[in-house]
Amino acid sequence: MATSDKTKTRDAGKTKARILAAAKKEFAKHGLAGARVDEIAERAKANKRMIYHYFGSKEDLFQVVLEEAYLDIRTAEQKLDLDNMPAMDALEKLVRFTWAYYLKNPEFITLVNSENLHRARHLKKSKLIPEISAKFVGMMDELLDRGVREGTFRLGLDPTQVNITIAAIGYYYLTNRFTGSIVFDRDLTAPEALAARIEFNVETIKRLVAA
Amino acid sequence: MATSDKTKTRDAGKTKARILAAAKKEFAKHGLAGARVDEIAERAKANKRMIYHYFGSKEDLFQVVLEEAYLDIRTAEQKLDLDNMPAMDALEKLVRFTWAYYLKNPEFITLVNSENLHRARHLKKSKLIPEISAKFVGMMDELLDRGVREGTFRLGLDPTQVNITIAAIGYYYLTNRFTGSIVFDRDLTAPEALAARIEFNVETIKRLVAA
DNA sequence: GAAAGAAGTAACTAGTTAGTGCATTATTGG
DNA sequence: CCAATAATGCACTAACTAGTTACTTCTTTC
Repeated sequence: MATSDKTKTRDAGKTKARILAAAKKEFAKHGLAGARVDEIAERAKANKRMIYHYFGSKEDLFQVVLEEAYLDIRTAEQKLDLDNMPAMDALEKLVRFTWAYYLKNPEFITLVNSENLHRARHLKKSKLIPEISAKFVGMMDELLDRGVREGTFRLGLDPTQVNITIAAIGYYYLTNRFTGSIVFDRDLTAPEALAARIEFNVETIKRLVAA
Repeated sequence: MATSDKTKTRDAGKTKARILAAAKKEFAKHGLAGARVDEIAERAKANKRMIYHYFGSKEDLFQVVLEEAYLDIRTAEQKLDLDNMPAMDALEKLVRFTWAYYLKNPEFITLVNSENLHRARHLKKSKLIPEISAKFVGMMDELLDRGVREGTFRLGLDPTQVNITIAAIGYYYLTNRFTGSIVFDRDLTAPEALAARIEFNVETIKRLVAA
C-alpha cells in the first residue's frame, strides 16, 4: 500500500522543505533578530527539535534561507533568454522581470535587507553565491557590448553600475513603500501606482543607456 | 555660580539628548527588534529607568528617534537654496546632497529600513512627518516646472517618481553595499567606488529629465 | 522479523530582556 | 531655607527565547 494515504508518514525531505518555507516567511516578516524559532516550528508543523536537527542553529537556518532566495532569482534570470532579441528589448525585458520578481517575491527584499543589517556575514560564508553571481554579472557584460555593436547603447557604460541601478529603482520603491506612502501622501502600493512606476523605470533605464 | 562646573549636576535636557543619540546608534546598528534597551542606557551613561521616564517604552523611543532623523534630513534639504541657479544645476546639487547625506548619516538608511519592516507603524502615528514632507515634495514640483520653462527638462515628469528615483539610486547602493560587494565581487565601499557611483547617479538623473 | 538507525516529541533549562516599585537626591519657587 | 517637584539609582520580576536532554515511534535492510 502507498504511504501517501495518511500524511502522517515520515518524510525527512518534506519536513525540511516545510521548515525552510516557514523560516523564509518568518525571517522575511520580522528580520533575523525579530524572527522566533518557536514560530517557525509551529508554522512548519514540525517540532522545534527538527529545526536544530536539520539546520543546527537559527543563524545557519537563516543562511540556508538566504542562499535559496538568491539561487531562486538568479535561476529565473538565466531563463530569460535575452540573446534572441535586440539589446534594447532585452534590457527592457530584464527591467520588467526584476520588478515583477520583487513584486511576486517580497521576501527576497526583506531577507536581503536583513542580511545587509548584519553586514553580509552569512553570505560571506557561502560558496554558492559567488558562483551564481558571476554568471549574472557576465550576462550584463555581454548585453551592453551587444547594444554598443547594434548602435543603440552608448560606449563606456559600467555593467555593474547598470545592474545596480536596475535593481535600485525597483527595490527601493518596494522596500520603502510604507514610509514612502506617508512622505508622498499617496498609496504607492495601489495597482495604478505600481503600473506607473514600472513604466517610469523602463524609461529611466532606456535613457540611461541610449547612444 | 554656574551649574556647569561639575557635569554631575542634573540636566534633564542633556540626559534626554544623550539617550536619543545612543538610541539612534543602537537602533541603526541592530534594528528595532535587535536593539537592547540596556545597551542604550549604558551607551548614554544614563540609568535605564531614565529611558522609561522620558520616553515611556522602547517603541516610543524608536518613534522619536525616527522622527528626529526625518526632521534632520528635511531641514538640511531646505537649506540647499536651489532657486538661485539653473534648474539642471539645482537638480544635480540635490542628487549630490542626497548621496552625501546618506554617506554621512548611515543611520538614516537603517532606521528607515527598520521602519519599513514594521510597515511604517510608528511613522503613521506622527503628526510632524506629513508637514515637513509636504514642503519637500513641493520643492521638486517647482524645480521640475522651472526646468521645463527654462527648456532643459522634458514635459510631464512626475515629481514623486523623480524624487523616489534620486533617493533610490543612492540609497540602494549604500544599504546593500555588503551583499553587493559579494555579488559584484568588488569593494563597493572603496573611496574610488563611491566616487564613481555618485558621478554615475548624476548622469542617470540628468538623462532622465533632459528635454 | 529483528536490529539499527532515522524521524519525531515533550518537557525542560539557563540566560536574556523589557519594564517597574520604591527610595534617594538634587533643584526651584515661595 | 523649606516644601514641592523633578531627576536619578538600585534591585527586582515576569515573560520570553534559543537551544537541549531523554525519550518514543516509525522505517529500512539483511
